[in-house]
Amino acid sequence: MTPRSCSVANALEIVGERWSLLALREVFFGNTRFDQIAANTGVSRDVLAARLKKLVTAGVLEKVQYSTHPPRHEYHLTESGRALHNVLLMLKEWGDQYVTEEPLPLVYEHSCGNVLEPRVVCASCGEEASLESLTRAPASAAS
Amino acid sequence: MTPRSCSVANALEIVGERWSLLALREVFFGNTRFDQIAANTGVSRDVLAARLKKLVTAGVLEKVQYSTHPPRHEYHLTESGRALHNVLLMLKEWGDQYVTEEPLPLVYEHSCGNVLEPRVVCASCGEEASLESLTRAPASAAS
DNA sequence: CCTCCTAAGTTGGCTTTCCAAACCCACCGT
DNA sequence: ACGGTGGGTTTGGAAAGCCAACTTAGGAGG
Repeated sequence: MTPRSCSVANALEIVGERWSLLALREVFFGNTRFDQIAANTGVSRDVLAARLKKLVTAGVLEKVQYSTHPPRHEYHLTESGRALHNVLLMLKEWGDQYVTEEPLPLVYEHSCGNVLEPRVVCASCGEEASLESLTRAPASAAS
Repeated sequence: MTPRSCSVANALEIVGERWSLLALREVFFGNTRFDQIAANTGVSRDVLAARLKKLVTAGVLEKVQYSTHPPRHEYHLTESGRALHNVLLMLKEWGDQYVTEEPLPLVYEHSCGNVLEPRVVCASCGEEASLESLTRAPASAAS
């Protein structure tokens, strides 16, 4: 059988390799330079160079020059890249709840003043999109 | 510098390897047996065996025997595993919007009757948890 | 001028994973 | 006894990953 065609698989083609999401985490934290990303993630420099190149060609990051003479650049998020924040948020939430022991290294505060506890909801009705509340519909098949 | 301690990194230690999330996708789809997962994802059998073993020891999946005499088992989601559904949902959403071309292979219908368009919101106020609405707070620091 | 320093990678050498195909074992139906 | 199925393990070569050292291109200090 041929593997299932699926947006999860497509997404993982781009950001599913080791270090890609951690590099993106650093960019979300404002650490947009090569050495900062390398230091904060622990990725080896050659792999980081390869990952950044891939993320740039995939349109998730873009290289922005911040100094012409010693030519230096930072990596900035594109719209596509910013949209990945939700993925990192849910991954962090899962890690907080089921993996990380004890004191959470980081919490987010939402603009409402509370500590963020993220929930995934249906945009139409606002109710939680729990596993049980969902049914798979065969995309474009008329019933 | 030592790499940042972070729940995203911890989460990726468990589910960040290639094929782990795709294997879990299949289990969410109800394909809980080895050969089904192998066929639908395209992962090689030895890697799948290693990933499943890791997910079981990490408490994301559990082996459930469904036949004693030819001893056969299925892989079932634990609570921790079910909690990963949100991550897959957001990854699928990002893939749908920024990676997959053309007709989406799969859509979910929410119990409210509409096609699911997932949003991440703050549990306290219900407002969207957009990138701009969040500030990092230093975890356990008393203000 | 000579040397050291920083940023952003490259390069070389070694180790680990990955993958495909073959093999294995226990059972089942015929 | 013979082939088929389910759930893996083994094997051997290809690919990717890791680390340390090197490079390039321009400063800064002396």
